[in-house]
Amino acid sequence: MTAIAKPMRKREALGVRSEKRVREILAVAREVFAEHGYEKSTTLEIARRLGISEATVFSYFTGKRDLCMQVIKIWYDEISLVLEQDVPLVDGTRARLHFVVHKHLVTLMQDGTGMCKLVLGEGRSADDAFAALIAGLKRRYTAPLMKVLAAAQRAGEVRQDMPLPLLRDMVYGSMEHVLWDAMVNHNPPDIATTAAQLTSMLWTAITPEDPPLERLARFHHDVAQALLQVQDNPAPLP
Amino acid sequence: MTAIAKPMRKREALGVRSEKRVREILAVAREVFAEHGYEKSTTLEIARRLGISEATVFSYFTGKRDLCMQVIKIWYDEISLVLEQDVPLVDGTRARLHFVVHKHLVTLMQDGTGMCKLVLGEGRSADDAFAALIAGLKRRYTAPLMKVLAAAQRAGEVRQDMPLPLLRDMVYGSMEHVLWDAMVNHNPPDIATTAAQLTSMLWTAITPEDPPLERLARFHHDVAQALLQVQDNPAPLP
Amino acid sequence: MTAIAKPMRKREALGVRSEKRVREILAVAREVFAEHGYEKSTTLEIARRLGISEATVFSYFTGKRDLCMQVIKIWYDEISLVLEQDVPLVDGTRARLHFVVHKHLVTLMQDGTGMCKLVLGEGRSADDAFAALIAGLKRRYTAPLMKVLAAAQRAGEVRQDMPLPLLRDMVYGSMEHVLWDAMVNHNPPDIATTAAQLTSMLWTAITPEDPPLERLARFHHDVAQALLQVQDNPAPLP
Amino acid sequence: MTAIAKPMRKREALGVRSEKRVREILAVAREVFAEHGYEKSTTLEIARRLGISEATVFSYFTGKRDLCMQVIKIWYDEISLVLEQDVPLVDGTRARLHFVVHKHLVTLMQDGTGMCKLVLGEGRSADDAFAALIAGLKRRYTAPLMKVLAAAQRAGEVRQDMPLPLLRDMVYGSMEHVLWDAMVNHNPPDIATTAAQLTSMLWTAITPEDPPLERLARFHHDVAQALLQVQDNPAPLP
DNA sequence: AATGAATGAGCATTCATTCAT
DNA sequence: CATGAATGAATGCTCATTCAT
Repeated sequence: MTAIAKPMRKREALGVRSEKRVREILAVAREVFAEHGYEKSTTLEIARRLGISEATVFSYFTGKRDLCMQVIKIWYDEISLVLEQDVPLVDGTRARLHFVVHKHLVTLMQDGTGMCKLVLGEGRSADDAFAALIAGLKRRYTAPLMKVLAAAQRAGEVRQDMPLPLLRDMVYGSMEHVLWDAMVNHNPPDIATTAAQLTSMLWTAITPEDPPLERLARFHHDVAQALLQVQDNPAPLP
Repeated sequence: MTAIAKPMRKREALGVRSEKRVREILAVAREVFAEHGYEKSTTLEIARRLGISEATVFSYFTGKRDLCMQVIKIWYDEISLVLEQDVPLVDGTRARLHFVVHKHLVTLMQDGTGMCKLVLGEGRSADDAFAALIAGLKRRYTAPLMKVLAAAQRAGEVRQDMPLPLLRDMVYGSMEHVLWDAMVNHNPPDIATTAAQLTSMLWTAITPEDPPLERLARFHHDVAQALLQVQDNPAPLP
Repeated sequence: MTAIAKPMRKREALGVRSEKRVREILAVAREVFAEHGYEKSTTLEIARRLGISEATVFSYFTGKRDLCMQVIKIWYDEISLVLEQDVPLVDGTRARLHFVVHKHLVTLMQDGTGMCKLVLGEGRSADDAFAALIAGLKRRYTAPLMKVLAAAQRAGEVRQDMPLPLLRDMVYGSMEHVLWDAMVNHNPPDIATTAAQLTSMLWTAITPEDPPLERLARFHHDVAQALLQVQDNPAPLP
Repeated sequence: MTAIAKPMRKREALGVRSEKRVREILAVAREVFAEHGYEKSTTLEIARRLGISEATVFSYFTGKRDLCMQVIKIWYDEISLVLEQDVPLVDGTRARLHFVVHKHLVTLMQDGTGMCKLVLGEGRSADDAFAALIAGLKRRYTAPLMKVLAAAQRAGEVRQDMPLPLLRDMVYGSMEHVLWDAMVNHNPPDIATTAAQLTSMLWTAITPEDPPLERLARFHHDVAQALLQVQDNPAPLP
């Protein structure tokens, strides 16, 4: 996927056992990379923890970088999937924003600075390919919220005079800083409170500062629409 | 402050010539570190670009780490100083926020991704001492805005229900993301516009909401929620 | 015992092939260290002589110091073992002393100044751990003779008014000087003769003097002194 | 004296001031070499302690090795001179032996392992020139005792069946071991006692094991000679 | 499928020594 | 006479990666 095809005696047809191996390696690699960061992690340590040889690791992955990329990719895929599934279950734009913010903080905080440090830190890698990959993963991860915001924007519920990416940067940038601060200061904040506060401010920020009149007008419209729907599908009378 | 006293073959009383050398080395080191990040930069490359030997570099600095720290420190000192001097010249809290935002974007953008990448990336270093140093420098750098916000908060001009650090994280986190996006996508935004937009949203976010309006909004939200539920599960009328 | 457990990329379960490699490296390292001494020997030279890379050497030994320690340890173990086995086969205290002296001279002389220089020279290393290790090895090496002397001392066959360590120092110190002289002057003495002569003198030295003779000697000495004084300062006769 | 002439801008005609400088440098160099040994000492440290630049040191000495050689040479010259002057003041072969032994132990012990470690350790240097120089200095240093022993040997007071160098090796070798033990174990022995014990054993060792008759014959001869002298120079009668 | 063994390419750091000024 | 400044040449050590078996 990422690795350039290169003449190696690598996995061709992955058998069942192989897939298990791959997963084992990825699991341990995640641990190691999370503990030390990319540069300071060694393939030796990963192999040792697995009780296998370095060579075996290299027969499943193109190299250290490949391995780390996969680790990050899988992690992002996991949390992206969760978001994709759960966000639609939440109702209302503001509630969805709050859900995403809360979930993000919980997720990045819960593994004890491990993946957080790796993803936040190594996402800033000097390696362009690396950074680009992570950027792609991030795009998927942020997509659920982006869709919500886009829709809300079209509906006028969110300011239309702001580019969507800027909204995203504000949401995720704020959180990244909060997380990094917590990490550096070894002072984890109360997540629920922080999530509520952040959501409150972010919502205010991205919400149109429309004059009372406009707001009331939209309110009127909403209620009217609702009434129409109720009329079209009259509830059965007893 | 930075250099730990250690038996080094170093200049102590810096002559005029020496100071020039120090500046030369720092300048080139800034370039190199900016290009490759700390880990991938080599003392050899720095020396080569200067046309001097590695030994000379080591005679002016304790080591690679020391050199990089100095580079970052000087850069932060420069931009911190500017901010400390200029922010008071601007009138009004909102104007000051805009000034800081604009200045930050301009500064980090202008050096062609260099220091930006280094500072943003290496601030996330696995090395705790490193990270701690940068954290300290960042504190000074963000202090001017923090003072402004703190005063505004006391004056009731800024929301008092939000911790100051959270405000800071939102301001600088948003910008960091904007910058990083621009960097990764090689797609520099229009700075003036972005600054204006960010300031607009941030200001709204950190500013107290007009109480009646806020209450109205909450009412609106509640009704909307209720309507949604009605639509999905039309309740039997009594 | 020697190698400190440390995250090294090392062989753990030594295969047959590996053991051979280890022995090869130790053999060459012995040569190199013997030729140049510890400080001036380089891991590169050792690797080059073996036709392998430095990295390979480092994959079998923790480092230069470890390698050298092993070399010295093995050498001492070899000659200690021989002594431990052979000394009991010799009968009589004097014969045993002679055996040890002779063996020591032969052993240290035969390898063409190599290990002799290394062990004698590097035992004087500035590195305390190094010196301590060698001191320990020396203790084992000198133990067989020490046991013999201790027993003889208890039996009254050897002077009881002298501390055992002093006896040891006299025995081995004498030989060390003899060897070093031979080394520096490139003038190897006849070992058999030297061994006999040394043994003769040492035996006399550590053996109790015949009491009456000793008393006589002291009387002689006193009179001689008195006479000398009389000659220098002829006293007026009463 | 030792250094090969080489095109350098070095001392040509030593002025008075220069000689002082030379002495200062030598004094400090002695300290440094004594503290760390040759290899671990640096020209930088020597210069720093003097408050002068390394370059200045190099303008007075050919190099580090030269400097160290001079230090050792001077040290040996000092103690050699003392011995040359004092030994003749002591009367009797045994007393002289005791004097030399005692003096040697005191001298090497008193400077707190410094020069002792340097001379004993670096005398074993892998550098042949170095070792040869020290061998030469040692020869001068041991000469006084050698003369005494040679004379005693000619007089039959010392065993004539032993080569002189072997006697020397036994005397100085024993002491060297005693000293080195003390050094390594940080356990300085009582010097007076050790000197007495060593002298006792050494004297026994190098003294002919002549039968009582021979000894008595010599005693008779001695007394007769003394009487003759007294008769030739009759003391003035009152 | 797994790995034991080997290594090429670095890399930060040290230090004696030189020389123009 | 002194030295500030510079450096060439090492040096021990690490690690991702390869490949024959």
